[in-house]
Amino acid sequence: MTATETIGCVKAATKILGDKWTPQLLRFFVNEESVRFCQIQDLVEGINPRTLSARLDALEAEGIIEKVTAPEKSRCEYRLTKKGKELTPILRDMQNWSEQYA
Amino acid sequence: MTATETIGCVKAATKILGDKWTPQLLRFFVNEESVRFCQIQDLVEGINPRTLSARLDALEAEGIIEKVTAPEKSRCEYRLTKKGKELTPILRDMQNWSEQYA
DNA sequence: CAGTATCCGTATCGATACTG
DNA sequence: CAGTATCGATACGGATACTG
Repeated sequence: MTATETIGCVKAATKILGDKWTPQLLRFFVNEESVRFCQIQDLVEGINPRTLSARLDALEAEGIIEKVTAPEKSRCEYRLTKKGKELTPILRDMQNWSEQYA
Repeated sequence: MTATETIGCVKAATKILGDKWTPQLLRFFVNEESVRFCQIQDLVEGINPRTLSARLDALEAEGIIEKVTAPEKSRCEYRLTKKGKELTPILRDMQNWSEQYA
């Protein structure tokens, strides 16, 4: 935690977390274990379906979430992959910092 | 680190780290203790002075770095504030994740 | 419910040239 | 050295309406 330790390449995480909405979205995944499209629309104020869809697609393409479709129920869920779950420490740190300097 | 712990608001950190280049820039601050403009230009491939200047201004406005000018030397340095140093855990986690999933 | 299609404004960023 | 000025491309995201 000292400021002098080496910090190296940070790009992969930046590519994901730099997108607008994505950190907010991910915090729901961390809490909920599985999430539905309309659920996010209700919980995340201001996001529109076009953007939400784009974020979900990007996260899926990166292997951070996976889509679980149950066709007979005409609904689907998204849930974190292992790779996605390992973003949790970053999110937690971002939360801590944000609360401290709100 | 369990996926079920509560993650709350993450916006303040997102506002900073969501800007293109900023995480890359910050990693130099974490290592170097004090940094000069031209130093960053040399080290960060592809950034142009306009953008670098904008990032530095934003970081200064947020109280994450401070500018130390030595007029008689016609050069200045930037260094992390306490608030800025406390971004280190986030950057470190981002590095770990990025390396693991490069 | 879970998206897609379309359209469009703007914010962001790059390139380049120039300055105190 | 440490920036600013200008200009222009485009990527990004918002609003809205529509669909399997």
